[in-house]
Amino acid sequence: MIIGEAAAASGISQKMIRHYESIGLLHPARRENGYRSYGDADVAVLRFIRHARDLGFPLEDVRRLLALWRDHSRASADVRRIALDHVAALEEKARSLQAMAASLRHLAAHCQGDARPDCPIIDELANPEPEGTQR
Amino acid sequence: MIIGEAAAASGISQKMIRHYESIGLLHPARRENGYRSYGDADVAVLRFIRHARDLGFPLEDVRRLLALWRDHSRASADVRRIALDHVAALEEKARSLQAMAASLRHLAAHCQGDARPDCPIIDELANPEPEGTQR
DNA sequence: CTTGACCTTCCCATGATGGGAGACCCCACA
DNA sequence: TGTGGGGTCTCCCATCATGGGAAGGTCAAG
Repeated sequence: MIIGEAAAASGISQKMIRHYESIGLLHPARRENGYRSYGDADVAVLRFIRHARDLGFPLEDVRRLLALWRDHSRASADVRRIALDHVAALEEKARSLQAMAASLRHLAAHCQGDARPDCPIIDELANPEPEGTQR
Repeated sequence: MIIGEAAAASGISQKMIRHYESIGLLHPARRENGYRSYGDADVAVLRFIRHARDLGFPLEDVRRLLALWRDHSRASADVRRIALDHVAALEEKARSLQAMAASLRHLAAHCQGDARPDCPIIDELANPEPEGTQR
């Protein structure tokens, strides 16, 4: 397979496939003409990467997960720890975004949203109340 | 005020203050010696930026909000629209992160997390079930 | 043998932030 | 008056994941 086919087969762009190679996540063979050559194992790695990325794992985690995947004597505890650490990070981030959304929703609820200039949202940004919703 | 004092007064790093200036969010005066000079109005702008950033607004939104803040004939509807669009973006992002966390938590719940290699998390990454939790 | 579709490498951009180098400035203290 | 330490200036580079685009090589079909 050449890179375009590998991209179609894995759902990863050619750009990113080359990038993943450049950071050492995979090592496709080369043809005589310089083209990269992907086998089924390479595509499996690319798919693995994609699924990990879909779950929000940063590439450094993906690197560790790939190493564990290849290591048949791995301890599932190691995989689990990476996963649960990531879950904690995801949930913290989600909470943070939700808190922002809630604060803003609260402010927007008190904004008339008409042609007049008075607006508690702008007021809060300019001059936040020390009390009220914590951030 | 010189930049260090403005940074302390606004809670924004010197680096970022210079950056915000470079993208046109504020225009501090210059002293004879080339040092930037910040007045109370500048610090108020910096504070405004910080509060907007704390609420997750991207700098492009901050730019618009600043323009509306300065425009005393603004329509509060314009502010509100920016805010609610941002709330929608925040909530969508939060939902996305939570979905990832939930999927991973589900996988981790079925992982022994011991010294043995068997691990549904790795299995799923390598070979995702077409059925099961949607992503 | 040309044309078009593919591949290669290299540079640049995003968004928000920080690190660090090298040069300049200023004030206080000896 | 000199010097040391702390401020500031600009400029370049890095992060993280991704993409755009240019300039040039390769291949297969017409």
